[in-house]
Amino acid sequence: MNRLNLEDIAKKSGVSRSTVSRVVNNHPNVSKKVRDRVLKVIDQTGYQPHAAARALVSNKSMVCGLILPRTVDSFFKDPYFPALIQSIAKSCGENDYTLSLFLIGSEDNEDVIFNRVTRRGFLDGVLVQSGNIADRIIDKIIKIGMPLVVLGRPFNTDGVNFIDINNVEAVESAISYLVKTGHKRIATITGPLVTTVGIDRKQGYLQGLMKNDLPVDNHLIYEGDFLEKSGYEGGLELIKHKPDAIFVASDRMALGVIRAMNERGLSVPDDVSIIGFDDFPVQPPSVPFLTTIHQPLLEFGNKAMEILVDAIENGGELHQAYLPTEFVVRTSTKVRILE
Amino acid sequence: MNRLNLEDIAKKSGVSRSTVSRVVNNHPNVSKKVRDRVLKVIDQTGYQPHAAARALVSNKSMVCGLILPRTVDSFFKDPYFPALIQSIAKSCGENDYTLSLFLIGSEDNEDVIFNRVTRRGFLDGVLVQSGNIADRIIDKIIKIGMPLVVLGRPFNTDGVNFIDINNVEAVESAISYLVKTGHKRIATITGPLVTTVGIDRKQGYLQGLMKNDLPVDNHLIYEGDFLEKSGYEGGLELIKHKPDAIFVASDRMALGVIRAMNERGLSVPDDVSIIGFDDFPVQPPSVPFLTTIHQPLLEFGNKAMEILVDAIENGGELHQAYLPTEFVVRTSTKVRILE
DNA sequence: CTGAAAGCGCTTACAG
DNA sequence: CTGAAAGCGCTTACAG
Repeated sequence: MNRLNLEDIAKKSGVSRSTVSRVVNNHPNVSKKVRDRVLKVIDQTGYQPHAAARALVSNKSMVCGLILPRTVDSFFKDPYFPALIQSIAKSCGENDYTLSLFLIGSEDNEDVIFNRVTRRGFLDGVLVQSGNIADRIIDKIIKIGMPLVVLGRPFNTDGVNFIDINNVEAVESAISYLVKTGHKRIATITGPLVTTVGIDRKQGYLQGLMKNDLPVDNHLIYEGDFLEKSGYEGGLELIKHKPDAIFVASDRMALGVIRAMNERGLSVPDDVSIIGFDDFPVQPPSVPFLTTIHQPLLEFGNKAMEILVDAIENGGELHQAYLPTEFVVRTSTKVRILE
Repeated sequence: MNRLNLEDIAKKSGVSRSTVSRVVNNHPNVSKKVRDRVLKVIDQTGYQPHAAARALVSNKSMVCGLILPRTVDSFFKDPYFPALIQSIAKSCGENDYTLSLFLIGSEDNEDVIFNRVTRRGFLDGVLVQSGNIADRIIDKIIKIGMPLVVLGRPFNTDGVNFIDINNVEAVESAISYLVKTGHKRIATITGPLVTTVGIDRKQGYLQGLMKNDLPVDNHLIYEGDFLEKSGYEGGLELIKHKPDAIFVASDRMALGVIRAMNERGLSVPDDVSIIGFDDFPVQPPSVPFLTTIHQPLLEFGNKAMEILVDAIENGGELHQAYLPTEFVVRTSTKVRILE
């Protein structure tokens, strides 16, 4: 591996270490003549500054962490995570940061990860996926004052940067759409209610019903876990109560619902309309095609990194942002009666 | 954030910096009495060594990189990647390394990533997913002498550590199984033939036919890209030539084949037996359940890190390992005639 | 077993 | 615009 240091480049260029450093860092106070000479040597030798030395003296590692709590089980079953990782990795790179990944597997693991993440001189800041209510890592990171952006609304939002999508509003609109297109008995399969995203989408469902003067019927509410299987099970359960539409809190579960309907000889959308949530381009195409709520993933990653970089570089004021989603009508819903 | 350094701990403990360093690094030459005293101070203050300072002087960052080439498109459509990441992240942590993730999106991007990855003092070693034949990053990393393990056989195996699964052998056995259970016209949907994994699984198919004295018919070979859609398209194409079995180089594509068969009113396995490859627990359950070749993902991650750590810490001799897979018979294949 | 000192490779006031 | 020098926080021979 490359063994040259600043001193070597300085000698080869006939200038001092300081000057080479200025050239490397694009400092303005260097004459064009000297700059060009040094640049040439750097180019010829393939010199690269030593990352650790730089980090030590400048107190910046240019690395940020992405922490995914308690997700080992669902991590590779849920397309959200690869999609999120891709989005964050891209924005990270575009901001000249490198991304380190931390998957929290178990509760014990949380302390190990916390200690690793908060090592001095290691990470400039972290993004933490909002997890379930039992995760304490967010509070601990806030406590030590590390630059942080939470992905998804955390349980305690006091003084913490976060970015989320407009879950409540999006679902409320979807319910209103169902009502407007003639649905009367609207059921839901929620996400896990130990997560804010699960809670918020359910809240949107409830608000949607209330806004449209529909009663809440607990038989029409089933708690799932975002994965296909729980959608399938929820579908089997809910059809006992004859809904004419189901809002399902993830596309993955919506696919499970459709599978359940098929098995029971019910038609989607003729018997039951289905609305999903996510619209990641990962699902195998289902027939019918899912009406769903589109998450703006790239924007999500970009915005998250923007906030984090601001927090790292400028101290940054508090950012709590909600990104808009988009309602996408496909063939898993049907217009029954127009108002 | 925590601002104490070694000197501070030394003062608080009434010893020298050297001694504190020895305690922190578990060096044997410290009396129990002193060690306990220092440990107590460290515990009370929550002192953590500065990662960059340590990396600078010890020339070890305890970070390793995972590079996924040219996969941005398929990255979050192919369950292989999250599964791989999870496996590697786990092994990384168990070896006290932190994982940095690099997704190569485009050809230009490759140079940027290469420069970032090879910065001195940044990564102790890298794992690179074997990509397609156009990727030059593996050769470049070898050239600069950075500790490296390629995940999946690379095109040029000279003097490069890699780990793979026994693709050729596994597929050959699967084909033999099909022959033994009475199949005569065995088709295949391959992976992309610009990748070694695509090539190897096709090679296994060809060897399987030859070993069983079956002719090779090019109409029975379709090149896919591992994703569902290409399986669907390949299925539609292949059934024109009336195969009684199809070996499909990924489960994802196998699902597409089943979708195609269903659409054409053909039964799996009554009309056509299907064998997939991967057996990651990510697929939505399909009916019939896929007969497939199981990849030992956790072992894969463990073995990869074991080789990398050896390369980093001991210079390590050349490791080129093939892990065994497991053939799992489910209901997408049917015994037609026993020999 | 312990400490003083050198040095890892850089950046950044400071002086000119 | 340029250079000499100090210092970031560690580890590790070296001497005792």
